Amino acid sequence: MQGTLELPLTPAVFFTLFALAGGEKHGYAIMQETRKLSDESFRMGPATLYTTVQRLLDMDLIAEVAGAKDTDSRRRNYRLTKSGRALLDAELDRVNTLVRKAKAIHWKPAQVKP
Amino acid sequence: MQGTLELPLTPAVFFTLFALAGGEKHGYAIMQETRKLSDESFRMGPATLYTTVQRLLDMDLIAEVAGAKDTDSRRRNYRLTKSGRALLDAELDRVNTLVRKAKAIHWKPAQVKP
DNA sequence: AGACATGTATCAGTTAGTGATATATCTATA
DNA sequence: TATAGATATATCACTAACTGATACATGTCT
Repeated sequence: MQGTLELPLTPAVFFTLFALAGGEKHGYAIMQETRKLSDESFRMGPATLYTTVQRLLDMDLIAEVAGAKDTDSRRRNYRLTKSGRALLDAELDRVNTLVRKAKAIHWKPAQVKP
Repeated sequence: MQGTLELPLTPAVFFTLFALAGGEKHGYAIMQETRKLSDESFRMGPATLYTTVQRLLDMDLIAEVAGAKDTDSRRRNYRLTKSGRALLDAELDRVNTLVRKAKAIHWKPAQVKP
């Protein structure tokens, strides 16, 4: 293990953890799930994905699933660790709080001119 | 004007727009409001703040308030533009959707081991 | 006047993400 | 069984954005 992550999480880290929250996946499936979760708006290329995965492994936020009896020998499957799950929860909490604060703002349309 | 921003917004951009949603502010006040809005967890230094402000000005997402009759002559006051407001709304929508999706996930605690 | 907070500005350095490309393996089908 | 195309992982050189540090001017308080 090395280093820790602070909130807010970067999009690549957030979506990687988020994708794995639904169950263990291999790298390529994380990419696809991320696209789907973001309604096609956030697309991770291989470079971002695999460097992010490596970083999350180093920090014990995700772990490789050992006995992954898969048809495709290339696949390396990953899952959230307990601390990865906790970090994702914290981030979701954080943004949820922000959304609630935003809804509470008394917008001042008069001030917004052009 | 030059360039546009895509979602997700970076934290610095998001909080700057968010801080101004509550009413026009000068740079230093944006810093303070950002700390408050993030419950002290996100702190922008001057370098991040002023480069972000300059970038948002260039993109017409915020604008300087001209006749800002202020006691402190150093202060430059900023407000959201219409497109800045629209961008903030879009980002809030985006994260709100993610939070809702997260709540809908069927967590699988058995899979989360160490 | 002096001390300290407020406010703006900029530099050099770091980190994370990106586009492009490479390469291997699997699947379908002709 | 060849071969086309999708799947899957990996890495390089480059860029954008953020950061810590520092500088310096202006304001307020006593």
